[in-house]
Amino acid sequence: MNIGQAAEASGVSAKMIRYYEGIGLIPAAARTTSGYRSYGEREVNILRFVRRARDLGFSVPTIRELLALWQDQARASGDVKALALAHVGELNRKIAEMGEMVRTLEHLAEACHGDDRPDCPILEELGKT
Amino acid sequence: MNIGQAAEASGVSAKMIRYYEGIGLIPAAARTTSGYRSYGEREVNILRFVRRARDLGFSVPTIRELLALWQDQARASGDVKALALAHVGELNRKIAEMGEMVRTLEHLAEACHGDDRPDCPILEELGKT
DNA sequence: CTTGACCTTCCCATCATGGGAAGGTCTATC
DNA sequence: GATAGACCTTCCCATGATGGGAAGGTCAAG
Repeated sequence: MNIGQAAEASGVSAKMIRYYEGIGLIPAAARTTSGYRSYGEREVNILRFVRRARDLGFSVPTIRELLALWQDQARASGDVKALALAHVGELNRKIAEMGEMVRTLEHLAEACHGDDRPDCPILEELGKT
Repeated sequence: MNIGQAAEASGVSAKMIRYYEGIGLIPAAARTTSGYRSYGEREVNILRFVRRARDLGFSVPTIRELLALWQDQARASGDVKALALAHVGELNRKIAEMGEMVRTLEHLAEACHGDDRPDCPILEELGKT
């Protein structure tokens, strides 16, 4: 399977497959005599794993750990769970932060006429000295 | 006031002040005869405005609009409100997306023993073909 | 044998931010 | 006045994950 088909099958773009290989996240693909990268089921599964983890918002460094654990027959599930829960904590922090922004903005917008008059508490707040 | 003091007073790093000037987000600062950038109250207020908007998660392009509106005496508050609410919508979209990730991860983690045994639904899910 | 789709590597851009080098300036102290 | 150290200047590089695109090689179908 060439890189294009692997991309299609895994949902990871060819560009990103080369990138992941470049940074050593995935092992270097086998090459045909003419230099084309060659992929099999196993490689596509790895790519799919990576894509799923990215979809869940895991960073590349964390996916590196997850991949190692995935391929480690002797892994402890506690290690995986810890990574997942750490990520949950991180996500929740960001969610809270954005929620704070939303609350502030909604509060400001509520106080803003939103018509043709120039008065606007949003700008006044931003411009406070 | 030199750039260091302006950075201190506004909460925007000297690096970023130069950057904002470079991309035209803020007007180019006056210079002393020796070439040092020089800032007054007015400039610091602009910087503070930018920092507050960044703290609320506005992108630089949006801040550009907000700044123009801020300095436009004839602005319509509706314009500002629309920008703010569009940003709120965007934030809420991201929040929902992350919340979805959290739910998925928590669900997976719940099913994971989290002990020394290797079985882990998190990895199984990620590795699904 | 040509055409078009695919592959290769390499470079560039994003966005907001920081690091650091090389060199000029200012101020306080000796 | 000289010197030290803190500050300033510009310029280049790096980040993280991704895409765009150029120049050139390969493959399969017609």
